[in-house]
Amino acid sequence: MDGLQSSPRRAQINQVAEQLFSRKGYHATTMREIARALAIEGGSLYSHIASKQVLLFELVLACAEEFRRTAQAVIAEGGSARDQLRRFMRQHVAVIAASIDRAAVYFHEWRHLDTGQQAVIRQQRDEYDEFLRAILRSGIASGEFAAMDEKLVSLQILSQLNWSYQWYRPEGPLNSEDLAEAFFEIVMRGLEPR
Amino acid sequence: MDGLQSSPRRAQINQVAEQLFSRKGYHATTMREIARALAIEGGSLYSHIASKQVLLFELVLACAEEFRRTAQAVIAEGGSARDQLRRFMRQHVAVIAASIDRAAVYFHEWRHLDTGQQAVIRQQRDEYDEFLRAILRSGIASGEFAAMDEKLVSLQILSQLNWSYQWYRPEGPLNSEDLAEAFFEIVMRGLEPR
DNA sequence: CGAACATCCTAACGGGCGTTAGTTAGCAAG
DNA sequence: CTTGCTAACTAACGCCCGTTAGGATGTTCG
Repeated sequence: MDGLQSSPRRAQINQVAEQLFSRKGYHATTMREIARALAIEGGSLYSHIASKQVLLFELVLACAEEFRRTAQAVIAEGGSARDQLRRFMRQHVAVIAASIDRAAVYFHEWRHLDTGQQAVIRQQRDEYDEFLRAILRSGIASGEFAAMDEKLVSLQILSQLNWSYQWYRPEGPLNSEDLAEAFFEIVMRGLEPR
Repeated sequence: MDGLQSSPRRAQINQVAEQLFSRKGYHATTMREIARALAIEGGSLYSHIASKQVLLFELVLACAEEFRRTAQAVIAEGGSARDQLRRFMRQHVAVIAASIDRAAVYFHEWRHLDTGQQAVIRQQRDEYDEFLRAILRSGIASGEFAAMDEKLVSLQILSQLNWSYQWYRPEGPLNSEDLAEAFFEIVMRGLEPR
């Protein structure tokens, strides 16, 4: 929740909004509900936020930046393509696991942003995707991964990582590192040259 | 769209609702919008449907039944576990590809159903998941697949299949059979015993 | 102490929604 | 021609929403 925590009350608003947006959807969540969860009145929220829409945008943006930050760190740290892929997947699952609600808002509620805001998010997503593709390409070039359609494989990997917010629960029996590792194993077996 | 097409107008309503629910979300779609897309008035929709909620429920249910029907056919047809898995994945992608909008509503908008309706859908989903798990188990038993946590692997497979509605476009360069085949190849390589 | 500021309350604005009930118009059948 | 039915229109109900502007309250600082 970096960069969003300008005050304790603002942090609370973000937290509650994230939960409610995730569970009920952006449009089905009212400002009065968010306020009620904080034991204040709906009109009071506007002391802290510009609008409902801006609130959503900032939540989505914060998550996008978290994904980017972690991917950048993976790339910056270098290592073999296999290692980078493992770390990339680990980080990805970790971001989701840190807050399932945030992930849900990021993956789905962003669609309710206006056109300009959506374009910003789309660009961030594309940049993030490009990190993975770069890893796959370098693995192919180094011979660590079999030749493949790296665009499609990156979509496949991201698909399984992204959808996990729908069923994975960090408080369950499986910790996020083991989950990522399990995913990585199968993916890696599929990618290894033969 | 089986079982839902009681009249031409009803079919149109379903089609438009599906599109709008998919693109804007259930709550952000108004009955007046659905009506407007059909060049009638909002109040007129109630000659054909009981309520907005029931409309959503029936759309989601129709898709759930389509998934189930195709999975049942795969199992009924038998064959090796490998073949069944391939066909299962093919059918899954085919159902999504048949209507991305329907898939989006099924995978996400179902959350806006009431508690009782959700329970119905959840049960259908669980039954569907069980089809895949049964295939994986039989593959393990027959030695076609390596031993594994079949629950987790089924979630992994379903994750990549399910998320595809977010990026796959049937009118694009890749047809749904080739997509399913590409997914199957990597999955299978990961599942094969070593 | 008084002023400034932050935060909250509150009433209300302007607008909108899902749905209902009564009416109307067109069509088909007797 | 008359009657019955279907499907649409329409006005309105009952309720709700995001947001604003003015006021009230508590805290901090000079």
